[in-house]
Amino acid sequence: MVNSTRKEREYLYREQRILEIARPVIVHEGYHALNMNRIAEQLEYSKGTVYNHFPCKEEIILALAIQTLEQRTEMFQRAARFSGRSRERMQAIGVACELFARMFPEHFVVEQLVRIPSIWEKTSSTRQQQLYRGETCCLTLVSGIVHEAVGARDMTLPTGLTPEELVFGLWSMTFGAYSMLATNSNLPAMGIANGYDAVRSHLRHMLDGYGWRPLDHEHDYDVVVQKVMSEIFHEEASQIFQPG
Amino acid sequence: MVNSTRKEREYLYREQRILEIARPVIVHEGYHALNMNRIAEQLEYSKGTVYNHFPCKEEIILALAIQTLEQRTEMFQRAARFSGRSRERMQAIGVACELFARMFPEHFVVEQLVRIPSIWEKTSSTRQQQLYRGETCCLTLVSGIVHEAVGARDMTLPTGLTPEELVFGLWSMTFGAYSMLATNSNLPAMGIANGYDAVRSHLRHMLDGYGWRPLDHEHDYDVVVQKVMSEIFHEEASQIFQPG
DNA sequence: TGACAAATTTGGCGCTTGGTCAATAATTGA
DNA sequence: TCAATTATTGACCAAGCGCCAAATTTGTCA
Repeated sequence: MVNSTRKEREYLYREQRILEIARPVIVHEGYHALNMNRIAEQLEYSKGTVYNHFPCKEEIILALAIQTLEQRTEMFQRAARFSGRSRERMQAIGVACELFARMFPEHFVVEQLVRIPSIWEKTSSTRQQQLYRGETCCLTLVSGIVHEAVGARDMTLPTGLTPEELVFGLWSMTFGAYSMLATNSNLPAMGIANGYDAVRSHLRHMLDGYGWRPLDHEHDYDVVVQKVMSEIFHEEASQIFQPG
Repeated sequence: MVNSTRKEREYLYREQRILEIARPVIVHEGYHALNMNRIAEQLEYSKGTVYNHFPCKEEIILALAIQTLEQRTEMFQRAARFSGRSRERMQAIGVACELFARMFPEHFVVEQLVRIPSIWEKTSSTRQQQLYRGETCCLTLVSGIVHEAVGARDMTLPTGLTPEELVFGLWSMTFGAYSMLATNSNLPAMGIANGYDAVRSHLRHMLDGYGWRPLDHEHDYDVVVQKVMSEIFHEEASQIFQPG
């Protein structure tokens, strides 16, 4: 994995720097503020060199989305290592999901951006596949837990619903909620005060609705959350819940 | 409400035409293909005249989002008139929601677009408020049914969760799912074959999870769906389910 | 009706920016 | 040392947003 030649290392380093330069721009100043001249200037190379790394602006945005998605994947993998009954393990994923969303709320803005057809179309199929792989990896990890639950008879899926489709529901809810929290400033005015808490409640009740044992009232999942936070995500949790 | 002078009528008519021209462009060719020169050309007026109607491109996109949101509001209002027990009425909203998503899958693309901060920022606060009003209207309609359910003791909300926050969950799920269905071509490869059916299942189970009586197994909601489709959305349903 | 004022429309222009490419510089290795 | 290869450069082009002074149309009143 170590890239041998100095050239190659320098090249990869510069690629990282481009992304480091682009991220705060797109996060704090938006899509329109991100332009190639500016990146080149901050990079202290010419525009042509930037174009050697990324064939277009859109590709940079996709690369940024892939970067945070990898963080997410890594957090999901750590969460999946939590041992316990199937639903406890699912709870661990829930914790990972919320911590990720709180750590990188901008991820959902970038992801929304990258999905815009006219942006998506301009990106290379190689990088598209990379994003898809990350998504598939997260989804597979979670659907694995669902399979496990079904196998252990902790839950019976309704006929016709696959584990992947169940995960699609959890994914939709979190994606939708965190995207809106990141971009819809009207939520508080509509009486949605604490979106994160609401999502947590919805996930629990949805799993209850599918009859995933032990149900919420049969088990203290707050304890599980605490355990996951201290054992797996101590760093992240303290970063989020003791800001300063 | 009728606009008296011929001038005013012509002006409003032209505004509609601009949107009619813009919609298929943005839906089928995407954001980048939509440009003011082209609109002006198709409109057979000059660019300056288009700018008399809309101060910028982004404003047109927001106007398109508001247009379909109004359709959605109208469908929600019709659904809300369905009479029956609270959960049956909520089911009617679910039908409206799905029919809307199937009729206007592009709406979610436009909405995603409009939420991009660098696009949102360029729009006028007047139109932003208009979108917010539409959203608030839908949300209030639905949360009204939740209030009703709580009042009729069909459901007890967990402490700390408001009816609006419950609706936020339903909204997140549908928004997330329908957005992904419209933009993520990788879903089938991940085993998500029928997203619409999955969403329907998730909503039912989530409401079950919150204990909203009568629960899914206590009542035949398929009959309710059929009734809503034939009594309220006959036109729309036949358009969707008998394509030809 | 015709002259003048107001309102509307026009389209050329400035400017920004994405992306290209021939020229130039740096590196390599024989 | 020097030719070949590779990397970098930045002037340049085209596209498109938005502006605005000029032109045109519409409206008004003597």
